[in-house]
Amino acid sequence: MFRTHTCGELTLKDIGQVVTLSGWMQRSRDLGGMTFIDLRDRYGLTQLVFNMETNAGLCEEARKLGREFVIQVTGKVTERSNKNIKIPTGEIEIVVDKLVILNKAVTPPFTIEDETDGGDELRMNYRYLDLRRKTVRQNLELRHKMAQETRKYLDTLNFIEVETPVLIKSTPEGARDFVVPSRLNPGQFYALPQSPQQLKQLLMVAGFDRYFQIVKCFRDEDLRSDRQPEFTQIDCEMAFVEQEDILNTFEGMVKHLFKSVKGVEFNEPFMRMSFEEAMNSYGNDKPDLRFGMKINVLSELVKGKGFGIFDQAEYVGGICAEGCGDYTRKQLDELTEWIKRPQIGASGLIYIKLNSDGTIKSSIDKFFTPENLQSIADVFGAKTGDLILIMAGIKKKTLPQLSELRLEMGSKLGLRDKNKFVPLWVIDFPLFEWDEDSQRFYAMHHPFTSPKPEDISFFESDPGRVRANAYDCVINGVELGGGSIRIYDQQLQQIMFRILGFSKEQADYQFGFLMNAFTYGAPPHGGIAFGFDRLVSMFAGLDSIRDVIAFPKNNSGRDVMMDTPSIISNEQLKELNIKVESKA
RNA sequence: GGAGUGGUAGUUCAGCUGGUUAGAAUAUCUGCCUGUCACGCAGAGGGUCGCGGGUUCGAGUCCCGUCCAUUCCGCCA
Repeated sequence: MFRTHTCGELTLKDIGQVVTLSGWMQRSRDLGGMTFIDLRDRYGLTQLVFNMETNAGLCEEARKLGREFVIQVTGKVTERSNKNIKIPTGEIEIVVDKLVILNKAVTPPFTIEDETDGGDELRMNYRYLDLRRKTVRQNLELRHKMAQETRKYLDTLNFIEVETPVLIKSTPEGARDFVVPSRLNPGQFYALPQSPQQLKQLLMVAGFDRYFQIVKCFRDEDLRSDRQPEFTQIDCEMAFVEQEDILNTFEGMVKHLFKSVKGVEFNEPFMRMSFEEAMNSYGNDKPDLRFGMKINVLSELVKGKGFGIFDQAEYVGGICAEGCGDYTRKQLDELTEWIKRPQIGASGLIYIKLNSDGTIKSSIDKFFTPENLQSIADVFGAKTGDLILIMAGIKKKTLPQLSELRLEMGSKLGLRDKNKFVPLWVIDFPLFEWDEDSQRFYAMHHPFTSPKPEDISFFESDPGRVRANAYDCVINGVELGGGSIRIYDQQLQQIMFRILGFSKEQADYQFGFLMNAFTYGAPPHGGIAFGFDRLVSMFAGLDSIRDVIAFPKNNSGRDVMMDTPSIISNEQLKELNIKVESKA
């Protein structure tokens, strides 16, 4: 038997027991006459003690152990004379009388401690060592717990978890597909699912009523700290439901996760906001509502005062940063530089300071009287000591820029507390999105999303005005999930395809199996999918989803540990009927 | 595809306007040390300064190119 206990469970109550432990040698402290060793496993640390007086031979052996040696020890649980209250097992130690080296280890390239000296790149290269660290391990434990609680909640509500295939059909809309060549079908390819969208809809046709799956999805797009080429979704679909049913069911799921995993309770229903309001008041379809600082339109109010930038702008809007009225010229210049960076691309920033002496100072004093400025301040309900920041330009560009500025000010003012959670449903998304480059409409969500019945009359005349039965779950400015009520009427689906520019042949080729299935009795249905990695990283208080994935890809989509993607042999290529042209 | 930041000892970093033999901490190794828990003390070894080119009497430092990492924009129905 390799062990009778783990390194995390022995305490004062076990004193006197003879136990066997196995684990990794985290650290040794050699005091000459005696040697202490911290033994680590998944469950914790237990101190081993060796004494020259009582067992010189064994103590000498213990001194020779290197970091990360795998050892097995047997000895008696003893109360420490000097206790360490910092760790749960800190009141006891094992007086070892038998030591076995199960495996040696070369010195690891970084320290395997809570506070490691290793950089990200190195840690990813040796992720199996990084995973030995408590902080990383705890992230995966959290992930496991959240997956369990998700299954528990959905199972209680009669959801059935069904596995859908990973080798499926490529679809041109949406993200780029990862593609897999078929040896048995030369020249033909599978695609990895961007989501099991069509498959879960087929399960509704099949009568499965309530489906979910914690499932890997794949998108061949550029990475971000919150985007990996393969990621995990909590994918869900329900039949005989309307939007309200979905929102309630999954608000329940989110609440259950917060309560069971984090002990956070939401007593109020989640806030709801239309896409339009989100865009107008926050410049963003995923507003961070941990703080206010709403965007207000000033377009009409500021025109005709002789200030060209305002007079010529399609849109003028601003935010009010409470208590920032004492910002110095330097701070304002820095903010201006910040919004001028190419990532944001604004052309300028106008300020109005409400000084503590009751005066108003602005960068547009030349054109605006104090009364004019006060009337702007009134729009925001601004008070003495506040700072109003204004931007002008094309509405489509200025609003997102104001959104960035708002988030930056929120961060500067410490209004984005990681331990505060403000959930929100964003609803009434547009059905279509106009793409300038290709001069056509795209489905904002996907082509199976149903329109609001009252907007169907605009379908032909003004597609951009049609709203969808689509919704996003947003917490703290992070889009955690989204979904829609689907089209189950064949004729409506055909119209949809037509507006999206699909010929009948194209639609048949890509979605024929689904359309065909719908002719055999498709129930009204809809669903939602949550980004599981994002959910876990939010619960963990982390910004990057990489930290909650066991073996993540790097910024270029590479697994640096395995060193892949990599070339394959000519034999493999030949078998797959693939020719690779060198890029030279 | 574009923009920013970084690449110096095993590791994390410092290295100023270009100028002695490129430093610190930590890790590693050796010695000492009986209550440590980031043990302590003394010592040692350890560097193609990412790579290639250029400017210069002289380049870790400046310039150009390139590779890698990372953040953001585009992209992500």
